[in-house]
Amino acid sequence: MPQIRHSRQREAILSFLKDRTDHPTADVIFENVRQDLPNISLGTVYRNLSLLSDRGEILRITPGDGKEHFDACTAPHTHFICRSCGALLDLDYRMPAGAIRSAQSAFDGLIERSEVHFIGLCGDCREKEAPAL
Amino acid sequence: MPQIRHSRQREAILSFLKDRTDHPTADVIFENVRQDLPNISLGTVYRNLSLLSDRGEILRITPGDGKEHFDACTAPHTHFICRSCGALLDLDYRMPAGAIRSAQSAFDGLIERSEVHFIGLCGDCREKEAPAL
DNA sequence: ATTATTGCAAAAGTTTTGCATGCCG
DNA sequence: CGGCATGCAAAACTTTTGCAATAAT
Repeated sequence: MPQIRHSRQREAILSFLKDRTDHPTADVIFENVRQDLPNISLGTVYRNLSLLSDRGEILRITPGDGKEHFDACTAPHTHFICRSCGALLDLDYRMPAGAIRSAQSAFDGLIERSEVHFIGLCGDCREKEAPAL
Repeated sequence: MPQIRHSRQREAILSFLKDRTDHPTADVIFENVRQDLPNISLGTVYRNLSLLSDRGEILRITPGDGKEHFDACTAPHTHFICRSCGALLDLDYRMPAGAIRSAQSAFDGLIERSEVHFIGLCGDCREKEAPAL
């Protein structure tokens, strides 16, 4: 693993991500960070997001919309995906240790972690679909 | 929703998928089905996989390797992703109803379903990494 | 006959990469 | 200085789409 040097670009990316809870994509991050660092390139954003997630400083989320999303909150939690508007929300649900143990017991590999996605309708879309509820 | 007609291509795709448990990608499916139907095109494979998953006949899996995988087994189960070799395996773990209820109770949206991924080392890679175990 | 489905190829969209330059330590 | 990081642009890859032709009901 190569040595890590400080860079204004990486710092800006990480700090932008830490201010948000909506798990932006690389190109949303690019458009925003660009306002402080007009010369930053999309390639740099991608390289830094990979580097940060390889080092465990951020999380890479794959909600299945064809784009990767990023999350600066690395504490264990769960993501909710709205099937109507695509919103990506945090839920503080954590998979119980017993569940992992029970899955592990019937499996010869090694389960190191789990990722849970809940899918459904976010609060807003739920109201739109069933206003009477 | 338009009417559905029979097609040899769709039948071949679905039947190929039903014979496998390794959740192939569109292009693996293409290369295999091609041996029976040499003129089938990749676009047709994609169109049919979308159609079948929209109708709930197959599952679309997004393990985070940049490709979509497909699974003809639609019964509730869980997927395991090997972080070393990328293998995608079935686990028969099912999220307990109580877990979903508890996540739902603290959330104003509507949770309709969940997707659980376990991540770690498959049996083979586990041995390679820790042969003494 | 009607229209869903196909094959082909082009296009779209996201992510990666090569290379010369710049910047950090 | 040494070598990590950047900007730029091209390339790689997966997936989608337009269109005329084909095939199912």
